[in-house]
Amino acid sequence: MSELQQKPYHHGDLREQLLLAGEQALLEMPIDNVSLREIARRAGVSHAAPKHHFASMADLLGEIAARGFEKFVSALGSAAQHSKSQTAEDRLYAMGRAYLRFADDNSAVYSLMFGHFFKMSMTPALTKASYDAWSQLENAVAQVTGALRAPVAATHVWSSVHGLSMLKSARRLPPHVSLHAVEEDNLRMMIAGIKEA
Amino acid sequence: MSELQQKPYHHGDLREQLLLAGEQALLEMPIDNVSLREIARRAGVSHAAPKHHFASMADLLGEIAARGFEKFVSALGSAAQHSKSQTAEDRLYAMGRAYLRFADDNSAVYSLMFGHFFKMSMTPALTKASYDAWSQLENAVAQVTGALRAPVAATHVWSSVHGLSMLKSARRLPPHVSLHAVEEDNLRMMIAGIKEA
DNA sequence: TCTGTATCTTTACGATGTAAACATACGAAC
DNA sequence: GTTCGTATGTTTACATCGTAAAGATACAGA
Repeated sequence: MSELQQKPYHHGDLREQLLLAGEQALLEMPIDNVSLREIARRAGVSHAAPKHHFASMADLLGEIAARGFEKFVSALGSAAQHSKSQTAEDRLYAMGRAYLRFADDNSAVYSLMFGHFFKMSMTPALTKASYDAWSQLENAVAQVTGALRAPVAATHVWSSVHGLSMLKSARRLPPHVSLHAVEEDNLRMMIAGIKEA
Repeated sequence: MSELQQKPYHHGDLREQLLLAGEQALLEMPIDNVSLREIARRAGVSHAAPKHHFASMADLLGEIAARGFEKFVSALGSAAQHSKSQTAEDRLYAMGRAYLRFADDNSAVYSLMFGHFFKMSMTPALTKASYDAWSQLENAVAQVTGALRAPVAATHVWSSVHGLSMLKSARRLPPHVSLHAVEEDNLRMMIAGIKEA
């Protein structure tokens, strides 16, 4: 078989195609409109085909969320690396901005990752990926607060940045203030908070 | 008709019964399992009966969320009033604790109020109730930060407290730390943050 | 070449939200 | 007091959903 990609069976690696179709669907429509049958339709297969690759819809969404966390870790890590002044505090700023950008650019996947828990399975990949995300954050925080206070301080960082992105996506922020200013102010308040003794 | 309550038509005020049944269902099962038919079942009517009181499922959930916001405002207001030392900062603490308690005690309604936006309609009652909640918070914050910085500071308060309650309900908090201590620490960091210039 | 099995399709089932047709009983007008 | 309109509720129907089982297909290895 001299195709470009190896196509192991009938269609090719449908598993990957389904994950891509699911991610694409989540980019184009609210999460409640994304159905298993819709994803199968986008992948060009019958609605029962996914069963051979994912035991259930929850498993498919779990894998998509896991890939979301991987992209998330990658985006925050890259932002921290490319932070101009390489102080621990500035790296945390950069990660905060990257977090908000990720939530904007991947709102449906993000709401899957941090919102609709009952819709997805805690697959091993998801457990690992979300653990990695938490570790990355805690390490970055530890360089600002010291290792001792890092676990609790990290909860404050995650809480406030997640909460802000939620308020943004729900359009609950004061309308007459610059969005960019609100974000910068919130990150500043957050960092001031964790630096308190 | 000499019943205890006036029963205007066939069953009584089914509209109220449906709202109560919906709230009860949200107390007993995750939000994704709460269906219109389930609510009708609990109210003892056919699955199509709600149509005469709520144009859609989203409208019913919107009204339930509105009532959630009313209870929410009442709980936070009461907590602020009964705060021991009546300083502005302590009132904000008390409201923060009341917020976390409300999210715990009404997790499904809370997740409806702050999470699943696409599942409910923005009914007039919901718009008003959520606006009232925001106003209450902003007023309390203004007494700590001054009116000028209140709008942005309030976003930080709401963000961080909402984010914390989300992390709690998702069981994403560090396991080896006292939950109560984490909450107190987070509230302290939050208030330290908004007091920064 | 043959056979087993992984993959995909078809068909089916119960559940859901919504709509329309039908039934009932209250309230108001006479 | 009777009648009638209409608000309220039930029944039936439909498209969609996730899941399961049975049938069809094509690859892999013997």
